[in-house]
Amino acid sequence: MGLDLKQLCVRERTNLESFTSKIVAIDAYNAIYQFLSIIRGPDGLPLTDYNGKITSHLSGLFYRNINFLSLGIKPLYVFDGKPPSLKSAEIQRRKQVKKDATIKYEKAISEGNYAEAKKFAQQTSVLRDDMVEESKILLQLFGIPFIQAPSEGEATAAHLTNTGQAHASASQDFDSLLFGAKRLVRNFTNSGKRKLPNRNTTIEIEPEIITLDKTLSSLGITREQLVDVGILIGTDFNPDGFERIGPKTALKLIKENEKLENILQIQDKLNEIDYEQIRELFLKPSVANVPEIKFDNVDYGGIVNYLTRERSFSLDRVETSLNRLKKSLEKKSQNLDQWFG
DNA sequence: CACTGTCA
DNA sequence: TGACAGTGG
Repeated sequence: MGLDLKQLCVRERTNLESFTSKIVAIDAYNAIYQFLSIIRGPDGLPLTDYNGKITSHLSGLFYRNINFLSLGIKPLYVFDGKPPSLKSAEIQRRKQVKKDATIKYEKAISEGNYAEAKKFAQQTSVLRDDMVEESKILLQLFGIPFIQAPSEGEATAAHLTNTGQAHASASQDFDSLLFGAKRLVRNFTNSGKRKLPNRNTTIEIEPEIITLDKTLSSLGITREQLVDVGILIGTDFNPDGFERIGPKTALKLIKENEKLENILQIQDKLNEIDYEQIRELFLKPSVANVPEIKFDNVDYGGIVNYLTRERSFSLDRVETSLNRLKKSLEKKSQNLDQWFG
């Protein structure tokens, strides 16, 4: 799933601190889905409130945004709108993966295989509309702005990096680059060790930045050609890609032939997909026009109220974290007062 | 994922 | 102090 551009990109290590005072357009669905699938108890089930409603997404957003704001990072969440119709095959495929995972989960449970059960439980995650609404409530209480994209969120996030309204776009998906994001940040989190699924080892996860211009000049191709490379590898709009063509071959073919139409050996397959429309989706996507981006004050009381009274969060934990944020923000305004006061 | 408590 | 296991909801 997703577009496998990892080995073709110029990826540079970075850290959260280098985004202080910068607006970063965050692929909201990407972030929330990650929380939903990863923040789970030992049994593999997501966290829930007294009503049995899932709260994993709220836990993730709560702590991560506290970190962002504490560091002076300005997150702007971009939510997906209606997916392009060309995406329906991919959406259908993902649904099927979830169905299969549900069966495998139940099998693992009945066999008493905990680790397997957890793995498959994660794959069953579904991001529902009410979770999106709840996430927006929490963002609003944090004073963090969010926008609704007309179609793909990544497209609008990429657009904002070009209008100068955002410094970078944050997502795990490389599609952002095809949409023209000037800078893409992956692993936009605190660095730390993560356990690999299955294996008994841990790896260090660190934020990384991919600059589109650097990547294009290192590959020696244009953005239009990168889109063609993407189509050869397989995008959400042609998930199967082309047989026996991976990132390396795709790049080679485009460099040798300039564009899809000139690659003789793929013409039969190429005519089975609407490649011109796929190009258009990446190169001229429908995006939101964003007049101004405003950050509000944090509504500390409102956050405590919502998370503890309505969503079963521990008062102690919520207050401890919010006090840490308050301290950081006060320190920041003191620093400003020293300059202007 | 991100936090907390424990133990060397 | 820092690595790791366990917990959060």
